[in-house]
Amino acid sequence: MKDESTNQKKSRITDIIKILKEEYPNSSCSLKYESPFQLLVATILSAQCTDERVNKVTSVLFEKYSNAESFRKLSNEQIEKEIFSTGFYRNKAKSIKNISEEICEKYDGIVPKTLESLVKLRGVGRKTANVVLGNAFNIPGLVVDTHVIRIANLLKFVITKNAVVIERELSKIIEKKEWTNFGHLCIDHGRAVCIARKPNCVKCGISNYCPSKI
DNA sequence: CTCCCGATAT
DNA sequence: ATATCAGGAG
Repeated sequence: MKDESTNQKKSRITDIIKILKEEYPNSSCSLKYESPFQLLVATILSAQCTDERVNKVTSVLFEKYSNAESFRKLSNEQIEKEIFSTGFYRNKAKSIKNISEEICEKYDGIVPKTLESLVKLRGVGRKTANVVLGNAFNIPGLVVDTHVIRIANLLKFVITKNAVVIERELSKIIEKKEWTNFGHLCIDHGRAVCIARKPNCVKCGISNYCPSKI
């Protein structure tokens, strides 16, 4: 596994994706939303928080406030109270308030559909932008979250925690049409088998492709 | 790099 | 007690 070439990486990750697809055939976004804006808010809330908890919060939240216009009218304190249990609630409330204003003023209430525009929104980084592009707009988005960072390193496709570098390196070896699903597969696999605290290599279907196999 | 931060599993 | 959860800004 020394000095693996780009073509060798392409071949290995293609095999890995094929296996993961068989293991997680229904892999998809686990956040609940009914519009690009709702997915944007849910993804901001998902930072360092389980999707399960985010869904509990948003199921109540989106019932009361469904779009950028309605969120814009809320105070930071009102938003904080609603999202408190997701953690980082001050920063998240500030971000939600801000993107609601920006989207109303600059984009007429419509969430922009490019990575560059999304990332310019305060509180929206590449990870969140790629989630929205891939899931709400069906535009390939390579999400590099905590699971992708961990799994890409264990598989030795990269040796860095830098998300921008990982996104760049993975984009070279994964077909564009697979970008969005790759994120979902890593999240499913990361939650069920390649768990952060204790990877379950015995039950791992791609352990034969993993240099870190215990 | 640090800070933001509650909920949960171990 | 501690690590971890679909991160982002300074």
